[in-house]
Amino acid sequence: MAADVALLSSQQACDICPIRTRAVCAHCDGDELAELETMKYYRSFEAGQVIVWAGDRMDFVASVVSGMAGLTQQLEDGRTQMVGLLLPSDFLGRPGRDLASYTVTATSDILLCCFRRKPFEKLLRETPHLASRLLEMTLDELDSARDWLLLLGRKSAREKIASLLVILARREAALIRQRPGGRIVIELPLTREAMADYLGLTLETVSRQMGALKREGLIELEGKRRVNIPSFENLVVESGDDTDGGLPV
Amino acid sequence: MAADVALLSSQQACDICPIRTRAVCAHCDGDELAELETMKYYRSFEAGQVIVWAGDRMDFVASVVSGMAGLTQQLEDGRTQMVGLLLPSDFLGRPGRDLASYTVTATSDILLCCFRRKPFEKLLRETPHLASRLLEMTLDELDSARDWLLLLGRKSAREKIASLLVILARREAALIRQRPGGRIVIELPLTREAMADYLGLTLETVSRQMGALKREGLIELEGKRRVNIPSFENLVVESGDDTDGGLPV
DNA sequence: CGTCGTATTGAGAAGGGTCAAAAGTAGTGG
DNA sequence: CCACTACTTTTGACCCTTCTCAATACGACG
Repeated sequence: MAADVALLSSQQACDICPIRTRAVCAHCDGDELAELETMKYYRSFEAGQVIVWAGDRMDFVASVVSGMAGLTQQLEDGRTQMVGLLLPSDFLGRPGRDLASYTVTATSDILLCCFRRKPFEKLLRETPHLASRLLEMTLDELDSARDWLLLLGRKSAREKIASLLVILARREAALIRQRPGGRIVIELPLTREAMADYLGLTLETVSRQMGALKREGLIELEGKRRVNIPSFENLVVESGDDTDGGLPV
Repeated sequence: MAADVALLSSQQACDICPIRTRAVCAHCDGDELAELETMKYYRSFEAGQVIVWAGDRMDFVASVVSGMAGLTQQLEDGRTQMVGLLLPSDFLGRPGRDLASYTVTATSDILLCCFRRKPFEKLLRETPHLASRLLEMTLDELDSARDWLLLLGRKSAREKIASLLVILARREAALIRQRPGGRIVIELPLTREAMADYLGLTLETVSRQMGALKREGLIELEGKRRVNIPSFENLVVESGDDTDGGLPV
């Protein structure tokens, strides 16, 4: 990761960027990219670090280049709900808004491609490529959030855990550009507590359900953070969803 | 309502439209409105009617002119979660998508201002006013969905009910263009079952909690569908949120 | 007045939460 | 290299909120 930062922390050409084809800049042409470069800088955070606090002034927006972060919301008494998971190519920040709505925390080491907000907003107004891609991504995020509503509102603890693993497995498979199926190994860059916050459970329940899935052979744990899924299909059944390829994240 | 339809079902001028300043067309100029008119038609539905089924082909998008509708998602075994509530000025449908992702049901009599999808998409590509307004609305919806995640994941049944009433009261107050506060009367165009589906509860639990709030004097029911809120502030306390003006819908 | 859909109420069960303790794990410094 | 500390995870016992199943009441409408 330190190497990545060194590699990318200067004004780095976009053509070797791993998220070039999926991020907010995906549809930009050469001139537009050049324009973006003038407002661009990289920042990295270590796992556990807070990237932005809810309510703080935010004068950048960003694309996640690598790693993972969580958007988090809280009730006054401290109850916490994660309301979004940012994975590589996902967009962070809201154009046109001064103050951050959510606390953003790195759940793994993470590298961000940041754009100064004001110039980015200007470019957004002037270049349909950028605006249409952002609209598309926002609509996708809205769909994901709605899928998550179904999970939080109606799924059992076991189904919630299975669903999370299925989603991460799908993302993992998508990176290698293949259909998820059969045996898959995924990295789980989340503590039990973070999983609980995402799933609307307590960390004890998460731990118990992970234990249950493990005892029943649906998953195997290598260490605490590496999960081996012997049969992806069986896990999908446990998640309660239909067996097709829905649930974008 | 029948009168509204008669009034508006022909190609009606936009300048008397009640949602003109807040809908997707809010920022459009005269030419753009004229263009929109060529692809526009009105449709009305009665309470309870399904407007679109999930998976159906959908060749229009629409603005809600009056009334209310719910977006609904289901698990295979029939468990149902409402994932969005469409109120006047809200946008229905996803440009660029052929098939509906959610089932849309009218929860009250409703009037839609529909646009044929293909021409609308073309106009969207060509007119930044329209695209930027849609982006803005989509970002707002995403924020609402995320607030709802917090509600579903972390709030108690009582807090959920109170939150729903608070949200409807805020919308009601916004229509009259005043700060919500003190005594408010709201129309509840939702059955107990619809409320349950929205809040991730069973209808029995909804009924019991409504009863509890009533016994404690936090709400008064006139009939089943009209709710009188003696003290808006007290209800906000019950909702678990901070006392300021958050929670957009 | 009967019927159908909606809402309320009750009793009992259960899933998940709470509180508490033990067991891993990972750094840190002697 | 090992002991010490701090954190994360697991496990256990108990309890409470909400769900489930069932009966009853209400209200609109023919």
